[in-house]
Amino acid sequence: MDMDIIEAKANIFKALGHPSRLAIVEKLAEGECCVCELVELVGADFSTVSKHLAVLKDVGIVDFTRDGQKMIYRLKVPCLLRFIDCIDNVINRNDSNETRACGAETLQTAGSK
Amino acid sequence: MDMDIIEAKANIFKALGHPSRLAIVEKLAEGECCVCELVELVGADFSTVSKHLAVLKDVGIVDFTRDGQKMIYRLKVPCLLRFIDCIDNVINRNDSNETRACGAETLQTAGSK
DNA sequence: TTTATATTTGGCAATAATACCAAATATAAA
DNA sequence: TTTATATTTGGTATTATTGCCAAATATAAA
Repeated sequence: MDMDIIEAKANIFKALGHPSRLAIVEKLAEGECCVCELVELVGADFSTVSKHLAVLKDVGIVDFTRDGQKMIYRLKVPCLLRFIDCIDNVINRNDSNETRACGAETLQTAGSK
Repeated sequence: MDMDIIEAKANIFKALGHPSRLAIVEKLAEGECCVCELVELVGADFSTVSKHLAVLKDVGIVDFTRDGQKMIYRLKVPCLLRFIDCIDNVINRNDSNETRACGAETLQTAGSK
């Protein structure tokens, strides 16, 4: 078991494992936007949001370009949306129908690794 | 934006955001096993592994049953494997071909929510 | 230039996560 | 029973994360 790879993967999950960052990712899933909009969205300090974005950037799931004074952030990894949908399912049935909601039919199209 | 739901989702990601826990999840993806096997796998103290398992249990992605003295843990959410595959892709191309590896063709089979 | 806007960085206090040890619990074997 | 095995819980020190403020930077507007 390659611990370097496991660690890199875990870092990506960790990046998504914060409410503000997840909210940001879900917002960016609807389209790119500037930091100022994300500040409004999560209701935290500008600097806080900026640091959250740096975390997401570090693990490679968002990216940005400058547009004048604004930094435009965008989602770099659309497949994350699938994750989030699946996680939704986990939440919506956390004690019954364990393996149903996003199981077999999703799995069979996997095929990597 | 419902912060309760966002928070619940983030907790699931957070649970996966630790190397030992992710290794455990990947191992369980291959089949159920007892805590003792997982202890060997991650090379940490029994109590540490037990607590990691509690975290995974809390967010609802693993479950267990007792078999004699042993506790048999198993993955409750197979769709996580998809996530992990996608994350693999993120890692393997973290600076080129941004939206390719697990993009459109994966997305189009989504359909939940 | 000077000033304003948008954003990032550095610093730091508060909080949370991690990992170990020791002790508790629960089952099985002797 | 007593003892051994498998596991969880409680306690705690160490380390990491978070979020704010203040200061720095970078672009645009006046």
